[in-house]
Amino acid sequence: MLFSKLFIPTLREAPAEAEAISHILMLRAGYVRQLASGLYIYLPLAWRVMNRIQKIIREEMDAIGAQEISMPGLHPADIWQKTGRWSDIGDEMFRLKDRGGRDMCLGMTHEEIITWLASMEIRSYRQLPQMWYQMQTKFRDEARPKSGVLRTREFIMKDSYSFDRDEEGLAASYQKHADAYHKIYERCGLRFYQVQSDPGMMGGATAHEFMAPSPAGEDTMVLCSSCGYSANTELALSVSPQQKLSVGATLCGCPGQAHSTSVGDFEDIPTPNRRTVAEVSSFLKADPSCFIKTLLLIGKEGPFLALVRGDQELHEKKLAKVAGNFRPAQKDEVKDVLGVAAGFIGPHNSKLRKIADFSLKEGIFISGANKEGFHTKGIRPDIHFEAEWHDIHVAQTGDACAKCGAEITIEKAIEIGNIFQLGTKYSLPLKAVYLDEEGRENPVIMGSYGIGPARIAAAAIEQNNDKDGIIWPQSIAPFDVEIIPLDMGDKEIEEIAAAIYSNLSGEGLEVLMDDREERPGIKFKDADLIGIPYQIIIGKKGLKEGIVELKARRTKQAERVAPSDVVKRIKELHSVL
RNA sequence: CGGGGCGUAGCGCAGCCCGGUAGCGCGCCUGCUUUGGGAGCAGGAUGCCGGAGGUUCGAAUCCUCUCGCCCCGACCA
Repeated sequence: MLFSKLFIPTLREAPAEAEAISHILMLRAGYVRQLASGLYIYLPLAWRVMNRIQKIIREEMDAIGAQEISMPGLHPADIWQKTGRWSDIGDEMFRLKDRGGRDMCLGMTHEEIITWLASMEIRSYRQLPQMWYQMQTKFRDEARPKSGVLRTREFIMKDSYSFDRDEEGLAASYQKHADAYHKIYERCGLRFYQVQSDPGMMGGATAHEFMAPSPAGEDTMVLCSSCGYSANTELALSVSPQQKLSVGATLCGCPGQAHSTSVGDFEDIPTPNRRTVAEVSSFLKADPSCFIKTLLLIGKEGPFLALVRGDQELHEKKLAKVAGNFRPAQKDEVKDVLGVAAGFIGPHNSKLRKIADFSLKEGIFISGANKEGFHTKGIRPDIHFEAEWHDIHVAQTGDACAKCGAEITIEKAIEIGNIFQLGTKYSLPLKAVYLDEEGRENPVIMGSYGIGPARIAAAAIEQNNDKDGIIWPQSIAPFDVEIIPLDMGDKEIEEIAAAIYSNLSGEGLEVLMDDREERPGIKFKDADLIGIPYQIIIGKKGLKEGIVELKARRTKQAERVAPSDVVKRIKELHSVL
């Protein structure tokens, strides 16, 4: 393909609205343009990348026996009403009415539609299992679209659905998808992890996400390099390190400290105007891990206390699983319920229900005295307060793995795929049932599996770039090779460029030739920006010595190769990958 | 939805505080010279200063409202 005939509007400077690296580079290198918040136009280069990614996905889906179909993006409301999601989902669903006044919505996902199809067509166990997938546009009225193509309001998704007669079948379909996803991401050249995730509103018990580590990611994952435990922080368990004793730690007096018995005594100490853990901690010269952070929350059955250690953050989702839905108490509610201002509340001498993090089970602590201007030291669990013990903190760096005890690492990541075991959440309300050998009616057991091709592209850029631009993994680059003839007026250069171009194309490679009448500097800069893995540079200097240069975009290393050997050499490099 | 920031030429920005005929760099057009990492010289074009209303003799600048975009948080089936 000729550069001069392709629309590649590169930008010398990054548009002000872009922040994420992938966003900046996609704009600068002429891959995308923004129509409105969360809505992007994919220009020729980006669309080629998307097509390559989708091709890889299709090949791997087909390989596990999934069948491609296509469902509408516009849905009637009544199916969504049957599963309850019409009302469960809020503003994130685009809703509209057709001319007849019927409620409709733009599909955010297709569980309802595919289950409707299964309910109409599947009768017998003989028809199971089935795996159906599609590449379809999804619409979600995101509260905050961000980071370019990473979080948009309209996006293409490969979504597949499995239908099995029982849980064993589901487990097999689920595993097939997990395996296929591994192959897809490997082929796309991404670094990634499979982590446990929260099924959330999707329903079902088991779910995993595929995560591409990147600082631009919105998710945080917990990884244990020792036992392999990996989970999204939205549910990851961890064990906080032991209480830290420093100079001032004598005040909380952990067991084992020489002077702990005397100074660890239960006693109120004045802490005027110090409310937060940070304030009291520096005032008393005691490590934050010596404190109990006491939070007043209002649950369905009234107010209760949540206790985490001073160096921890409360994990609201974990707590909600134990305590049901709750909300934080307002300032005046704290006064009303406890008779003291927030900042001075503690778990001892309080009759409220208490849910405490495991880390507070051992040690001696400082907490609010339930008395304005005072904190209490020497608080011992089970002696000075009783609580229900759970893991209700957010896992953080320095914590130990809940499975094996090794130190965990915490990493930001882009969610590039997810898989859910749905069970009967959709088949029951939509009556997708089959008859077994005995003629009994059973609900179909379902799974749901998604991949966002645009996120794969963005993650690939986030993981592969340098100061000059994108460095595409070979498999998903818009082209395999870019030919850069430095002087389009020169006959010899043009002829050799044309010959190499046709030979490479003849080998089935996708080739971009920068045939523009531009200065060398501009061609080099654009080539690096666009990020095609190999550049063949043809200039007078080299030809005088009988060579052209073959440069790898990633390393910037140039090999001097005879024009007649270039095609062979490129093929060698390709076969390695 | 809460907090913050920004809308001035195609892109990046200055001007706004302190009102007085809108500027810089890059890009674009023409010509000549150049041609291995975003060329040089000369000439040229380009603005509803996001929109509406108000204050004023006069508004990019001050006030009110509104729309859009970005960032942090909440949310994210």
